[in-house]
Amino acid sequence: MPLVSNRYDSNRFDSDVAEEGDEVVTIGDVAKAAGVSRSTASYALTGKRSISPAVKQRVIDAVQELGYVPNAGARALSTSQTKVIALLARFLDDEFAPAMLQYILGVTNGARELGYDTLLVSEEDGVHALQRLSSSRQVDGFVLLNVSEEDERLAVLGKAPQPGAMVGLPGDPDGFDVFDLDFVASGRLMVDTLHELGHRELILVSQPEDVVERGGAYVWRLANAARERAAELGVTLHSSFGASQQPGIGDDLKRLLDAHPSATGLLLNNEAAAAALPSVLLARGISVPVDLSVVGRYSDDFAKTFSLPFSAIDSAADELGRRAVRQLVARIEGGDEAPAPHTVELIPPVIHDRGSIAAPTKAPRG
Amino acid sequence: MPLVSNRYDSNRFDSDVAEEGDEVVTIGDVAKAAGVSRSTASYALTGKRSISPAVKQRVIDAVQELGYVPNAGARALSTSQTKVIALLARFLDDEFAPAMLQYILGVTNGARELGYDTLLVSEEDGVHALQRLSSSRQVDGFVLLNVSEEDERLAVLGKAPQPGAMVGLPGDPDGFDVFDLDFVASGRLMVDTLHELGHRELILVSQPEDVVERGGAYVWRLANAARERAAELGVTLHSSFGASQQPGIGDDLKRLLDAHPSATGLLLNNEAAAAALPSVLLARGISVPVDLSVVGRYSDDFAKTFSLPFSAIDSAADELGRRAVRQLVARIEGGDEAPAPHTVELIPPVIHDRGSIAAPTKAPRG
DNA sequence: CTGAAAGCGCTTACAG
DNA sequence: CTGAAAGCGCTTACAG
Repeated sequence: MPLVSNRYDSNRFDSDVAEEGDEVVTIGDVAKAAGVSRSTASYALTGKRSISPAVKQRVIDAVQELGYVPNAGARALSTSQTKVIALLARFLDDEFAPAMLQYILGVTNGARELGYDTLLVSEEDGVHALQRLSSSRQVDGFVLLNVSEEDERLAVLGKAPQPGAMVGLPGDPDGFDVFDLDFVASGRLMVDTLHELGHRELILVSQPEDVVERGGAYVWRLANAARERAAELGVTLHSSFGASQQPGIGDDLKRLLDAHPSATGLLLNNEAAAAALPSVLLARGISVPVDLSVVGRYSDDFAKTFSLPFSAIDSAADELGRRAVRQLVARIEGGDEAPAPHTVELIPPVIHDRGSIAAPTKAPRG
Repeated sequence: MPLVSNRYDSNRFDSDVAEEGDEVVTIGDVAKAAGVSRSTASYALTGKRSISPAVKQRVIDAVQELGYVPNAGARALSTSQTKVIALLARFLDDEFAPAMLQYILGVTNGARELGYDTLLVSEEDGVHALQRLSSSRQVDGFVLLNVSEEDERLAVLGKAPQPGAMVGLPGDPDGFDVFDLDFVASGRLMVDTLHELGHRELILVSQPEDVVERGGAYVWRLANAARERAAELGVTLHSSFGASQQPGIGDDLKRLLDAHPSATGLLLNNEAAAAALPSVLLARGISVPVDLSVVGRYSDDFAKTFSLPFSAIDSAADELGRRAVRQLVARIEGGDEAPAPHTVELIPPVIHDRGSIAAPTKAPRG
């Protein structure tokens, strides 16, 4: 069954007739139809002045009938508010791209719920994009994703008239609203959890070293915290980096498992490692949690999509994106008054149990 | 080392001083600095009228010095062009979300290269979003992703004054610019390729049945084409649907392999199946391509991320997104003249060889 | 080759 | 409670 097609044969000989949907209806038309002035129509719709019920109803009826929707550009020009935020994403070669989608959806959905649309910016040069969008007044604020230790975008953001919120803890968060998973607590939690069950030798697989060098501080924040905690508890921790893709990461895992045959616990701060692990375990004949306990750190959606059978700290991507955008909007709409002090919110880690953690068995695996 | 922080202690007692970056510089300021009228400044910048070199240079210098960037809302209001397109994505439970990211990036990057920004719309009600953005004149055009057989968004798009392009072939593409992988040719190619090598019994695993019922026509387009081709060639084809997530899809694969022990080729039109297959093969002790030839259909990026060792037809997500946006922009900027006839471009399938296809061995597996 | 003015479609002080 | 008018910052016919 054919859908509606947009041919206008009937108009062929009457080029003055506007095409369907092309009649631009303005607030002037609404005012005329309602028999009031444009300002009254405007006030009736924005509610910024009390309007008599009768008049207000006439305006609303006119809007319905004419299908009036305010012109976004005109409104932006006169109010200096675009109701659009920019989402500056970064897709780096050495990171696991699919994980980014959850942050993005958290932001776009969160923004929409608050009446904002989201401009997705994926261009390489984030600094340039920020400058362009800020000075053209194209957006009311910015959400920065994948913020690194010394993120060049922050200096620009600090000078911009629009506020910004970010996901990812920079070296100096002063003056910004920051949201991130508490990676220090996460490292501790991983070690604590396994230690309590009796594990005494663990392997930690982090993201690739390039991620750290590029400023992905969360990698070493988790790793250092895990190492310190392990030292306190007298637990041996083999800390290492792993590739961000197969087959590299698969080889890394095999090598690590072979190198430390007496390790009974595996900690993963590396999505690719989690995705690769099932095959590796199968190949090595290692069963979880009997031979090896595993605890990861990735989003629940990620786990669901790939049905990763490992207990993991939820990276709370959707939640972080949502919180960032909420704070941003609060700041946009609050003007200079509302959320005065900038916040740094580190979400406490929560392990989502998928049955991959248990007390170690005495017999060594392999 | 601390980054630049945005404290303004020096301004504390002088609240009238604008904060850095808050001085709004308009074209009037540029004109004044260059000693010309605002219209001349405008013409010098847009190039829509010839301006004497000397004057033009003065204007350009003034722009540089003052850091002038046109106000997007004002420009949109006077030109009726926003330089923004809307990208209507859809994330359905029964589809493989990570695969969507490639389409999205193809569109945003493609748009940016042409001078457009992209509004990412992920809200459930695509029809409503389309209406809202169209009638508020917030965007110049639409790119629809994940278009289904009878997509309700098309009727709305057909009446909108802005043009639209889509990725995904609808039942009636009349009046729209459509881009998609040629799934019919893909089904044929899969069968042909294996048949030529001597395979006579194949298994096809498609996306879940819900995807088809919801209007994901590409599923049956590929499946039907494969079936017909197989019939022509005298090849046995076991066509089936598979879950879109593990562990369901893993179980499906095991069941199918067990049910058809003499099948020597496996065709996958299901990303989750491809991701799950390595573990299943390992568990069953099946080696590729010795015991089984495998050919899939998914994006190269997807294959790279998960290092899937299977030859596959590239779904060309990035390419499709880019083409859609290019055509859209051509239509936006061409007005009523340029690309008059609407196009339906089906990209011919290309198998990216990863060594998982070979002539079948005589001995049955398992 | 350039300038003064109108207009895009809103909102919002200013008057009544 | 309502209206006439100014203004947001651009672009672009209209005059010269």
